[in-house]
Amino acid sequence: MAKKEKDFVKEITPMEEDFSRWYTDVILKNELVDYSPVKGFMVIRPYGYALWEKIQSYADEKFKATGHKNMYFPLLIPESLLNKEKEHVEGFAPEVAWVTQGGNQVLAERLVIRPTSETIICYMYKKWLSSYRELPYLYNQWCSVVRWEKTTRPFLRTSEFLWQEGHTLHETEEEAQTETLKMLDIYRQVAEDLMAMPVVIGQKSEKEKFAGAHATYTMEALMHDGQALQAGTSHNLGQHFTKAFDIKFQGRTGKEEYPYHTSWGISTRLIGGLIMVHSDNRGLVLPPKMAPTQVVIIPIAQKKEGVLEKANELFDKIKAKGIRVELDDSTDNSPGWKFNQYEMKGYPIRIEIGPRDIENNQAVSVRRDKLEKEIISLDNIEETLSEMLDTMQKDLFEKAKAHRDAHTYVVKDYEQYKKDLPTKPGFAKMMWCGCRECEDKLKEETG
RNA sequence: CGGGGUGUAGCGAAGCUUGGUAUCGCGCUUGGUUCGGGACCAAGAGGCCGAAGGUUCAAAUCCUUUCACUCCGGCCA
Repeated sequence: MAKKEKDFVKEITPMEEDFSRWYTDVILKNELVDYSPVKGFMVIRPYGYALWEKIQSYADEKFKATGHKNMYFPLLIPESLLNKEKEHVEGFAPEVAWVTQGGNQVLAERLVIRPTSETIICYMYKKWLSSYRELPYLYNQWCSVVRWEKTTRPFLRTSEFLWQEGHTLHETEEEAQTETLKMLDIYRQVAEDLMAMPVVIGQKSEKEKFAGAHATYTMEALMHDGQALQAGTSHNLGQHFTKAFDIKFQGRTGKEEYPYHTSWGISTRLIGGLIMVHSDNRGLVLPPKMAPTQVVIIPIAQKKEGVLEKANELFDKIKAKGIRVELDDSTDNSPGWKFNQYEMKGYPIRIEIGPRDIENNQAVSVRRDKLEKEIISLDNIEETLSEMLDTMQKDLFEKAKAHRDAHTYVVKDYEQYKKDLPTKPGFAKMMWCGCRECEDKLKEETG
């Protein structure tokens, strides 16, 4: 069996053998990304970009539904703006890219390519804000940012990445806190509802919080290999930036006040998480809600009379139901080749339809996560498929959740924890007094 | 930024130790037969061996430098 398995998936390194290579193989063979001539910068190819578009449209709809609007701010930020918030510049300065020349002219002031846009957005907010009546400011932008990373991995850590960054201003501290948690919850929905990726929600320690934040909240997902992935963050920035940038408004009492500020972001890293949570040694496994194509129809012996006609009929029926469906009637490759190809690409459901099926008013369906052939009737096939897709979406979430729970441990004894750590990958729940000293000690002693 | 690995046709590899002008599989092109788990036959196209310099009559092979990718660590979305 093991040998047979290997023959089928000869192009993908099994994850048990080398998890990192498996991941790289899956994304390269599926043509999600490719390396560009610039170190650390990746090209996102159509199939990979389609996944990002799914995340974008889902999240964007939620943002709009909660009153946010999109804007666009410039790519370049003057050095002096970056320098205004002390912790912020210390956090980001080591990894920014600089523009020092325009055409043949050396610039009087260096410009940074945005690593994140708090500073330039605050600069503009100062210009615009004057009264409490204008608050809250609820804005978001979809863009890319650049952080000069030393080592990179497609989707997980690249020098340029696509993301959205929301930047809001509020009259009160409570409102800002509510906003921070509200957006974190939308991120949880993106992960859990759309991507079937269970996450743990939490607050970052003082040490790990965003550079310049008052408090940082995060969601983390557990990968197949037992490692956690930071999948999205929401920051309550307090008045750190609004004071540094002197953003003021006239409050209800007539006095000048500084607004409270939040920012929050998710990025193309989520795609890396998606792959590492669901996929297997045959390639991608996509939850139906994420899949650019949900059902692929593969006709068998398609030159035989009636096969293609029936396949097309099915296609129309399924499409009319609102399911994203494809019909592969190409003759270049055998059905067996197609089976493997679409399994690698992670299409949730495959339908086989051949002369024998047509005779019996049936089709063969195979769910990508189960890989078992199942006979389904052609009557109401679109209903059957619709239900299968819903079930699969739920099953994938439950499966990932079971994996997470099986790898979550309660730690009561610190010494025991240190012993267990190398052999028990996953989440560890433990009590912590909250001080920096203990955190440093933990990190030093356990990595 | 530290430590390891790899660069030979679109992809995966052999050749390097012991120098003699590049080989195999997949893919690709053309034609034909096929089609229920990666089909078969025939005929083709495609590479100055990551880059630069050196040694030599002669370099994929030896020497020096450099670049890229990749993995493991420290930091992040």
